[in-house]
Amino acid sequence: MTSGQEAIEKLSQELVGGHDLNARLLALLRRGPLDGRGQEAAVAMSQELSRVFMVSLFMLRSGDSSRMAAPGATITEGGIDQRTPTNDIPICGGEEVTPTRKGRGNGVTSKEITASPHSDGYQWRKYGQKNIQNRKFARCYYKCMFSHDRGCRAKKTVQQQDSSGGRRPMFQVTYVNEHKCQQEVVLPRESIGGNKHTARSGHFDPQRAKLDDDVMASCLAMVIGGAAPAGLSSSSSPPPVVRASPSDPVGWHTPSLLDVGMGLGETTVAEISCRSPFAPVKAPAAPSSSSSSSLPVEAINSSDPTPAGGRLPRSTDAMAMDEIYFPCGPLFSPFAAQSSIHSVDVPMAVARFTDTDSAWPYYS
DNA sequence: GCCTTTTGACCTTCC
DNA sequence: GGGAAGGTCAAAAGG
Repeated sequence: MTSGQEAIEKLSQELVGGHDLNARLLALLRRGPLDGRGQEAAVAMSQELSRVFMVSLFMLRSGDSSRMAAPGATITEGGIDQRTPTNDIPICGGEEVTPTRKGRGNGVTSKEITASPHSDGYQWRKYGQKNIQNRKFARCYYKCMFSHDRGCRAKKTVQQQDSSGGRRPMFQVTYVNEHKCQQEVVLPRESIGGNKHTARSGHFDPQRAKLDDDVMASCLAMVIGGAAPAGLSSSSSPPPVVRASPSDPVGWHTPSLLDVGMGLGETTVAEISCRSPFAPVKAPAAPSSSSSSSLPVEAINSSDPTPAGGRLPRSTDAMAMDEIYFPCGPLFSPFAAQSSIHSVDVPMAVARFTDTDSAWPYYS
C-alpha cells in the first residue's frame, strides 16, 4: 500500500470512528435527560469528536501519513501530540500548557485550546487585557456577565496562541471558578426562536450548548470536508459539490450523519464560501423564510477580530468572528430546531451569512 | 445616555 | 525584601 493510500485509510478510520462516536452520543442523548454521569459521558464524547475532526483536518492539511495520530492525540503547534490528554485538564487539541512563573492556579477549573474561545455559551464581560512576557498576543481577561448582579465569580482568560497567526487562530482558554449564576439569556426577538445555545424558553444549558456546538462543528466539518482541500486537489476538475438534502442525490453526500444524526427534513441548499484551503462547497440549510434557495455568504478574515459590518453581538464576543450564523432553523443539530444562531468550530471555513433577512438578530 | 471595550495605573503574587 | 510579571480596576473612548 502506498503512503497516500495509507493516509487515506487512516483518515477514513478516524472519520468512521468519529461517525460511530457521534451515533453513540446521539443514542445517549435520545435516552432523555442526562444525569451527572450521562453528562460526563456526553462531554467526553463531544471532546473526542472535536479531537477526531481536528486530527482529520490536520491529516488533510499535512497530507503526511507519517504524522497520523494515535487515538487520544491532540493537535499541537508542531503537529500531532500523541500523548493522551490528561483527564483533569481537558484539552481539545492544543499546545502544551507550560507552567508560568506567575501561575496563580487558585480556582482554575479547566483549560482548553480552542479555535472558538467565545462559544462556550456563557456571557462574559471583558475587563482587562495584558501583554504577557514571551507572548506575541495579549491575554484577555473576562468575567461572568452576572458577576455583579448574582455574585458569580466565574472568570476566564483567553490567550491567542503564538503560532496561530497564519492559519486559523487558536486560543488557550483558562476558566477560573464555576458559574453560580444560572445564566439565562434574554432573547433578542420573539421571532428569532432562540438565542445562541438557548432554547425558546430562554433557559440556558451549557452542556447542551457545548454539545450543540460540537455537533454543528462535526457536521459542518463533514460537509465542508467533502470538498477537496486545495492542497490535495489532484486535478483541475471542478470542486465537488456537497448536497445534504436527502431528496437531492447529486454530488457527494454524507447521508448517515446528516440524515440520521441531524434529522434533516426538507432542506434547501445554502452557499458557503469557504476560505482556503477548501474549495467552495454547498452546505445544507433550513428552509428559508424567503423564496430564495440560496443564501449569500460572506467570508471573514479570521485573523481580524473586527468583523465586517460593525460590532459584534452584545455578548462581548470580540473575537467571535469565526462563527457561522444561520438565519433560520431547523438546521443540522437535532437540538437546534428553534435556534437561529450557532457558533461552530470549522477550521478554515470561516463564513458568515450576509443575508439580512428578518431573522438576522444582531447586525440589524 | 447607555453600554462595552480599551488601556494605563495600581495591586497581588511569586521567585 | 525587592523586583518582575500577572491580574484587576476604573476612567476614558467609542459605538
